[in-house]
Amino acid sequence: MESPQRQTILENPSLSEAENVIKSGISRHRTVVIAGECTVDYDGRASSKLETGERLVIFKPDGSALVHRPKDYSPVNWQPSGSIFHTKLGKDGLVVRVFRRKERESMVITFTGLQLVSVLDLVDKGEFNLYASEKEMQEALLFKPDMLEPGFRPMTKEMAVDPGFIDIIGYDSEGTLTVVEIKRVKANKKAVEQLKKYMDVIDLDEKRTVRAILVAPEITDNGLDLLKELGYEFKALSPQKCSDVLKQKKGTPLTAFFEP
Amino acid sequence: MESPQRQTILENPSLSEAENVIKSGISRHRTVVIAGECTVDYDGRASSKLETGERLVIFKPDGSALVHRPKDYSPVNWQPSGSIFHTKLGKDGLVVRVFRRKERESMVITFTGLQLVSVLDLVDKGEFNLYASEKEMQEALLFKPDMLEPGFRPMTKEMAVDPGFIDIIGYDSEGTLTVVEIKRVKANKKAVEQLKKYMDVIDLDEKRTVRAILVAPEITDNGLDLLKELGYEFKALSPQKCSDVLKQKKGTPLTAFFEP
DNA sequence: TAATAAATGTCGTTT
DNA sequence: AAACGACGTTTATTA
Repeated sequence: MESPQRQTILENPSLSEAENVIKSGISRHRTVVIAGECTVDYDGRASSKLETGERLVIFKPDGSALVHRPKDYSPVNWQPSGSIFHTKLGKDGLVVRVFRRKERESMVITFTGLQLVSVLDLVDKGEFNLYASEKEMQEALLFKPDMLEPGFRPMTKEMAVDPGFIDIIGYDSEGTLTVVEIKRVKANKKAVEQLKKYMDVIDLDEKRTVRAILVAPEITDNGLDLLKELGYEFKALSPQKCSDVLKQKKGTPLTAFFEP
Repeated sequence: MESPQRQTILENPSLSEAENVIKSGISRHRTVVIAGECTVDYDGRASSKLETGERLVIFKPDGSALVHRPKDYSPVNWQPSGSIFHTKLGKDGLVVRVFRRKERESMVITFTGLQLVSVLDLVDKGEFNLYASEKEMQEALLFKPDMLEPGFRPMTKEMAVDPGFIDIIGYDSEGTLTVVEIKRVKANKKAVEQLKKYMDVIDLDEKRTVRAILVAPEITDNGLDLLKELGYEFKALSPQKCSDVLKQKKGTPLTAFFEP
């Protein structure tokens, strides 16, 4: 005997067949995946019209909705989570209206033909971890400040100043106040400008020499030009290296040595 | 007799059954939609690990790939178009590797169970149009300059200056040079700073009074503070209003009056 | 290829 | 709720 079906799958269903399956799938908080011919009208922050064609449409249990054409990474139309779905068979087709009351935003999908309607019960408790983010680079630098330069002593992380947050403030081996800005990708002029904004505040507050160091795996030519013009410094550091350092930090706990 | 099947749909297939269907679907440039239990490993600009769980996976004919959890608008993992797919049944499961050689970026999906495998031939020639974009606001202001203020005369659009492009430059009713920056959403401090960058260039070039006007549906308090500090001005204008003005412009052509 | 700005950006965090 | 910055931002456009 087969295991109980956890999904409903309709191939080439009629619009009226599909109506109840979609309605019930949405009300039971399932993931509904539809392939079919449709038009899409969006109205909200902007408005858009998508003429008829075959697309893949996804309704998720959290109230998010996606319309994907057979090309591109990004959906052509969508609504974020927290949306409400209304499904109704009308004379022009099977209409699913996805809307958010507060944002006064709506997306209306009108299906005129269906290749596939599937209702899935996806159970997903898996943990997701992203490594080598800017936050990780910061952690790594705080853990091993010598990576910036020998003798560097971090004082604060994420210091709030008017324009935003300074990633790290510390003192170099000479005792000079040092402002550190971290970028996980190639730094450009904008990154240098951001650092300058922080320096402008620091220079106002403190009547002394302050060093500014931009930490990133690379820097663009324009960025480097501005950096030199301002008398700032650049320190090459890859997120990969930082990730490795953190592995070392978190690395093999002592208990591991006592495992059989 | 039924119309020829344009899709292949497998319910609860074995990994080996799925292997050939997925391989053939990808090679024939179809849209492949899979629901199943999997892990995902990404490595590239950053790296990530997604532990086992049930997800919806999409491979598109243009080489884009998406992994969607049963929640959120955005995919948990993805690869943009132009990626290459390699499918192989291994001892740990059915492995699909999606990679981009140039960017040295790869996403590896390992399926350990399958609820649905579908290969779809989506034909989508439908036109997509988005209204109320920033470009439309610019067009509308050029068509009806009085919307900015009575007597405003636009001179150039999209004037290239060092930092980028000034949306509109013109003269007000007094003949004073006026720089206009347009935002389709609530303008913030950043928008004012962008306008300032343009003004810095203009002020260097021209030894005369220049007005700076930020056009947006709204402006944040911080944005307004900086705006006033710099002596700039704010003009409230919604993208929706601009869209309406353009409708009027393109509106009923004269020939319509001669239709039977 | 690099740089620059827009986006229905989204997402998280803090005020 | 509003503001602000980061993002594997993506995407389009232009030098």
